[in-house]
Amino acid sequence: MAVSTSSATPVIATDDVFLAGCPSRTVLEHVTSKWGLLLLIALSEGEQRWSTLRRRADGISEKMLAQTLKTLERDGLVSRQAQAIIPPRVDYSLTDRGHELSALLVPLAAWAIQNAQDIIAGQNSTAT
Amino acid sequence: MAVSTSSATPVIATDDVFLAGCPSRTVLEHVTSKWGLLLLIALSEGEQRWSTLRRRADGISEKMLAQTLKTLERDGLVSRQAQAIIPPRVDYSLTDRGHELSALLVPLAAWAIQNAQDIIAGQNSTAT
DNA sequence: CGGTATCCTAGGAGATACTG
DNA sequence: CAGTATCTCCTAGGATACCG
Repeated sequence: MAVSTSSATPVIATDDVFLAGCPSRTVLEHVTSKWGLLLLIALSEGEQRWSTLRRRADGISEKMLAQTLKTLERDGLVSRQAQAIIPPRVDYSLTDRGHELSALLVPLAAWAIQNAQDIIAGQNSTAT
Repeated sequence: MAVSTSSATPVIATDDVFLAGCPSRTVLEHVTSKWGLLLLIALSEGEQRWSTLRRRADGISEKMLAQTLKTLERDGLVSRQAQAIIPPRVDYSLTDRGHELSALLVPLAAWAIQNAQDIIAGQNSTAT
C-alpha cells in the first residue's frame, strides 16, 4: 500500500538491455536473430525480391523467410512493396531506421568473416 | 578430375556470411546469441566475477551462464581466471579479440535502447 | 511468384539438486 | 562461490502441401 517506488518490481524499466523483459532486449533479439541479421545485411545492399532474398540467405526456409521479414517489417526496419501483377512481384527494402541499424550490423559481419577462420581453427587444438 | 575450381562445391568457402555452414555464420551466432551478446557487453565494462555476471544478465540460468561463457572462452573472446581458494573466485574478462568485438556490439546495444520504445510502441497500432 | 497453413522434431533453455 | 548433472518443456525452425 505504501509508495514502495524504490523497491518496486521493475515493470518494464526505461531502457536497459540487461533487464529481462525490457523492450531493448526484444528488439535486440529480433535483429540479432540468425536470419534477421542476415536479411538486414542482405538488404543493406539494396532493395531485393523475395526470391532473391531466399537464395541469398542460404539455407533459409520459406517459413522463416516470411516470418523474419514480417517481424522486421513490424519493427519498422524493413519495408514491403507488393505489386498486384501476375506473376506477383514483391520487393523488400530497408527503412531509414533499418539503414541506421544495418550500418552497425555490416561491420559486425565483416568482423566475423575476418576472425572466423582463426576462431574455428583454434577449436580443436588437439591436432596430431 | 578436371580442375573444376570454378564450379566446385562450396565446401566451406573462404568466408561469406551468407553461405550456410560457413565459419563466420557460426561465430556470428555465438556472438549474437541472446546471452552471448549480453555477456560480451557486460564484460566490456571490465573484468567480472561469475556471480556478478549472473546478476547482471538478468534472467540467465546457471546452465546458460556456464555454457555461454565456455563457448565465448573457446572462441577466444573471453578469458577465465580461476583462483584456487576457498571460497572459489573466478574472474572473467575480454581478450583482445573480445574487446575488438565488443566495440562493435556496444553501439548496437545503444541503438536498441534508443529505438526500442519507439519500435515496440508501434506494434499494436490497432489502438482503440 | 510469393506467399500461408500444417505438421513434426531437434535441441535451446529453465528448474532443481548436488559437489569441490 | 562457482560450477556440473539431469530431467523436462517448449518453441524455434524445417519439410511439405497448397492457395491467390
